[in-house]
Amino acid sequence: MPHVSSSGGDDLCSTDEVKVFKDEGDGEDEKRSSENLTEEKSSLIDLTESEEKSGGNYSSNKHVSRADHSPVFGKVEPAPHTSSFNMGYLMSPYSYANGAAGPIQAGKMGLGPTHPGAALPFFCPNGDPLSQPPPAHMGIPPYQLDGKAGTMGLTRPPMYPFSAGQYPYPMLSPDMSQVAASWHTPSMYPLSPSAGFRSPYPTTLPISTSSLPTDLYRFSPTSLIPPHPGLSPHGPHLGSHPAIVTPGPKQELPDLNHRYARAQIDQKNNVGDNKNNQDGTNAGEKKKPHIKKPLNAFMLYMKEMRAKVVAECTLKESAAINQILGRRWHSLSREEQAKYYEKARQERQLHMQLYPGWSARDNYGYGTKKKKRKKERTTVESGGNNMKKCRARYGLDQQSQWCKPCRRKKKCIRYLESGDGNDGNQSDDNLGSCGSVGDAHTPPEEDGESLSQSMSSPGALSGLSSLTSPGGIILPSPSTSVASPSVSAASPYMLQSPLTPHEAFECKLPPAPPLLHQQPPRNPVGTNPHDINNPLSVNQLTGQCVKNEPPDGGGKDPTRSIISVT
DNA sequence: GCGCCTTTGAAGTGT
DNA sequence: ACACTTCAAAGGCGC
Repeated sequence: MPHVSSSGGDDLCSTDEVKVFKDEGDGEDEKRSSENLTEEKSSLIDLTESEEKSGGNYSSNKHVSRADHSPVFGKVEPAPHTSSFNMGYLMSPYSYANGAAGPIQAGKMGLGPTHPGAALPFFCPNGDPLSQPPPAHMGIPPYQLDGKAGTMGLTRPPMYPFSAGQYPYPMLSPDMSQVAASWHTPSMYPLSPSAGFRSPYPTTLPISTSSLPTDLYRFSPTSLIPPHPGLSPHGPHLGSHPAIVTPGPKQELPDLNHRYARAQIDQKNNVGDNKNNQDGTNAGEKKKPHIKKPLNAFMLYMKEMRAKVVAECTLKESAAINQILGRRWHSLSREEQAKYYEKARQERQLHMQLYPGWSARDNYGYGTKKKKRKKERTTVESGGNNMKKCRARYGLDQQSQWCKPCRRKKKCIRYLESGDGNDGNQSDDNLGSCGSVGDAHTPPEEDGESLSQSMSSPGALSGLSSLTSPGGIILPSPSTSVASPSVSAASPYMLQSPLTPHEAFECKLPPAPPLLHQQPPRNPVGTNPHDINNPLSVNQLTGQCVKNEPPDGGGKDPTRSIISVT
């Protein structure tokens, strides 16, 4: 399918970028941008401070890695839609506080020269660093590892080597009306296993318990449910009036319905049809109906935009599409994102009302066993041999491997370190770097998950290496960014792997120049004590063996190979 | 047929 | 309080 932009978003690349710039250029935004740049930097460094500034409105999810998102909204100033913005937490955990992040793009741009090519891959679709700042509203782009990194635009490289160019800012703007309309589409929850009812609710309607008749659950979706008084005109009818919505939303409708349908399917467990249950009456005797989690803002956005993206690119793989959507999500304006947050909030609210006793925990372990390995591994890592003193670990035969103190029959530093319970890998792990470090970084599962972890600690950024795209892009050791906060190092690393020819073709975009690959990033020596490759690392300094082989070497997923940069 | 991949966010568990 | 994990959607892909 040709790269069409029926939506008017048209040029997925350039146009959108321009838009972004425009955004920033807007006086206020711009101001904030520069102001916040600094603020942002420090914010990440000192979250507490930011929180203070923001009124403590950061998400309860304190993942630092995620936290960097919060600022996005944390920055949002109660704008036109103040009313909704003032919903406080309800609005979203990231309650538009005046946090730090925010439009740092301008700032980034300013830094551009300093970091030529810095965030290039992500926000510089055209390879022009200056043209690709993260969206103004974004604040700290996700995975921008740390404040300093922020300036460097150290972003998380997608697994799928899309070039930024592929992630044009679709900008809902032209389509916002559609989007807005789509928000009026019913949100569905499988209220009744049999009916697979998805209860619609108006976006604008403040949901109160009273407003949600319990009977609601029993009726089939669209037809039987009388529109709530507060329902928007299209409310429940959207499904039947696709005309109301433009392509985007239109697509969504089926989508939502699909979800609905799926929900029903999911409820196959629910033995029958009648287990509706939110009260989980006896019908659920055999199995509790599987009540899905309410969709979060991004999920809602994805559902809505997926079709569009799919249409724009010929890509079909959800993983790839999701990457694009992730980018787009960040490119959305604050207001636009806010709308999704609002919608998500309402979803949660409704969900809560529909399933008062439901807890996300209920879904834990639903249908999968995956990730157990992780735990096992973790246990092994934390426990195991690594905890032993050198003597126990290596035995008398391998005294050469003992740490010096051990050799001198003194306190085993490795043992002590591990015993410290320090999170890091500097301890035994580190020491254990021989085995465990590698392991620690290797497991594919760890990539994503421990990503946040690694990112959370500036020094542990090496985890980023796991983010290397399949294309074998070299990721700089995050430590670099840590090391030189203000400058350098990062730029070259912002790698986004260029599109593969195939991918480029898929999205009708030219593959990004592989220039980034040409600058092997170099870590300033000794910047990250956690970095096993760091000659000055604890490992090295303590005479521990260092595992140089790519941490991922043992990884299960070849596509996530980690290339350690030394 | 099932799990992985990939994204963000919410909410859970664990320390 | 913080770190980490799971799940939500989606659909191609590999085993």
